[in-house]
Amino acid sequence: MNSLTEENYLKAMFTLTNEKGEVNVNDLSKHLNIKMPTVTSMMKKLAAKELVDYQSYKPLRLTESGKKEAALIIRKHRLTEMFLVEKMGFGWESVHEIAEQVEHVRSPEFFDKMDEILGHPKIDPHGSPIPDKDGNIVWKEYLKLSECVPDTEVRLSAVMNSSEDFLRFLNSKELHLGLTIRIHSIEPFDQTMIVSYDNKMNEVLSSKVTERLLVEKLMLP
Amino acid sequence: MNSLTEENYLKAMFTLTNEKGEVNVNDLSKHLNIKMPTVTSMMKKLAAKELVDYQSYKPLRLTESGKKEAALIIRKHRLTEMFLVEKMGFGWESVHEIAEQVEHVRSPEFFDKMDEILGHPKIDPHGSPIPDKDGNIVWKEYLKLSECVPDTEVRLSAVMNSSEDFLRFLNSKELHLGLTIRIHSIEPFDQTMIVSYDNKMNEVLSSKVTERLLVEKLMLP
DNA sequence: AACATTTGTTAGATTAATCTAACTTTATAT
DNA sequence: ATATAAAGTTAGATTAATCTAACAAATGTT
Ligand SMILES: [Mn+2]
Ligand SMILES: [Mn+2]
Ligand SMILES: [Mn+2]
Ligand SMILES: [Mn+2]
Repeated sequence: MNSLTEENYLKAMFTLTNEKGEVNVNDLSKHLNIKMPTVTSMMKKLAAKELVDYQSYKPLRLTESGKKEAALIIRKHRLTEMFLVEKMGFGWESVHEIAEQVEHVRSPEFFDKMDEILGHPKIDPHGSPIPDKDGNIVWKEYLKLSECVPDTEVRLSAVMNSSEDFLRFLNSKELHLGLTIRIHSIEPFDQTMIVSYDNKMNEVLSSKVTERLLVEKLMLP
Repeated sequence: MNSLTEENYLKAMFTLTNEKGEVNVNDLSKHLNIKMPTVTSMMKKLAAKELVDYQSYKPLRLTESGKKEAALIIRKHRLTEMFLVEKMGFGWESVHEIAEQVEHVRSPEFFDKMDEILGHPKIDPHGSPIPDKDGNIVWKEYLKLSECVPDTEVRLSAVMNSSEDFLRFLNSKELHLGLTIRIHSIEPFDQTMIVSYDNKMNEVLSSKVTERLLVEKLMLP
């Protein structure tokens, strides 16, 4: 059995690998707020458990078994977030911290029950995919809103960063998942975007924001 | 802030004190499955935090502040058990282990939400009182079924032991909280009781069982 | 009272997870 | 190519939580 600490390392490795192709000791150190020597020694420990491939000075890699462990923790995290939002009435901005703790509960039945009550959801409240019980994830191809061109319509499908501040900002702009966004123009100087959605006409979104919103192109009729 | 480990000691002290009037190092050691020297050193640590009054060779005592901390953890435990049973469909026999873990989640909002969704319940699925947000508990005066006399009726109000095995046994006998039980006779040799309830006529309950069932006398009309 | 048992403490070791300081390797910039 | 900076490792210390062994105090039994 892996400790809570080990679980957090595995999860961080999984996430960082998917964000930037590979993980290094330094990335993990920054992400987890833990000094590099500590990370190195944990990597050796996880290597001994065959959850990580570790070679000095080389990028870190999860083994297949490590990937699966990580995905299953992420499954618990995301099911929890979904349960908190859908069944307990929390806002999407406040569930991450709670899920960060609940994800370590050891009780398959607990998470199976959530899954069942939620009707086996495929995505979490932030649009991220929920791994299945074997740890498999279906990755959807999304675009960043910042990569889209004027005079197109897109559907807001996921957010890239689920920090409380960012999500509160989105709330204040009434930007929520599922929304159809029409792109009017992009300021060449700073990539600020003018968009419309719902009853919001000509809203201005900075690149800080458009780079964190994941969208799908809509077929125009 | 107290660690998960410290929280478990506080909770155990609170429970054992209420069960047998006082707690000793030895009781805690057995209850928590931790050797006595470890308990002694933890008591010194909790004494330094003013959660415990510790004097060598004397019975252990929680300070007021220690009692409150303990009661608040028990509040989280019991709200969790109630939520699992009432809102997630678990049986009362399977919630204790999960609650044992969830009780350590640090998020007042999480437990406030449970409390609200449950409508501010006063008792948990095993009939134990749920402390309020200030850590106050309303103790009800119950009798053990074993203390009752023939030809009376009682209401089953709580169980004294919530081990999975015992609760499964009660399930198999269709003994659940709220039930009205009529006592027919008691075998003088071994205190075995003959009782009726629901559509069960003349069920035999051993003293092992009747000592673990808490009841209220019913006024006969 | 004397002896035995149970309970509790002290001392010292162990393991997990962390740190700092010093050193080494790899990458980057002139 | 050399120097500088960044990334990574090693060694050794620290803290929390646990243990065993040895000893001491309190309790119980003849
Ligand atoms: Mn999250
Ligand atoms: Mn976590
Ligand atoms: Mn319980
Ligand atoms: Mn616990």
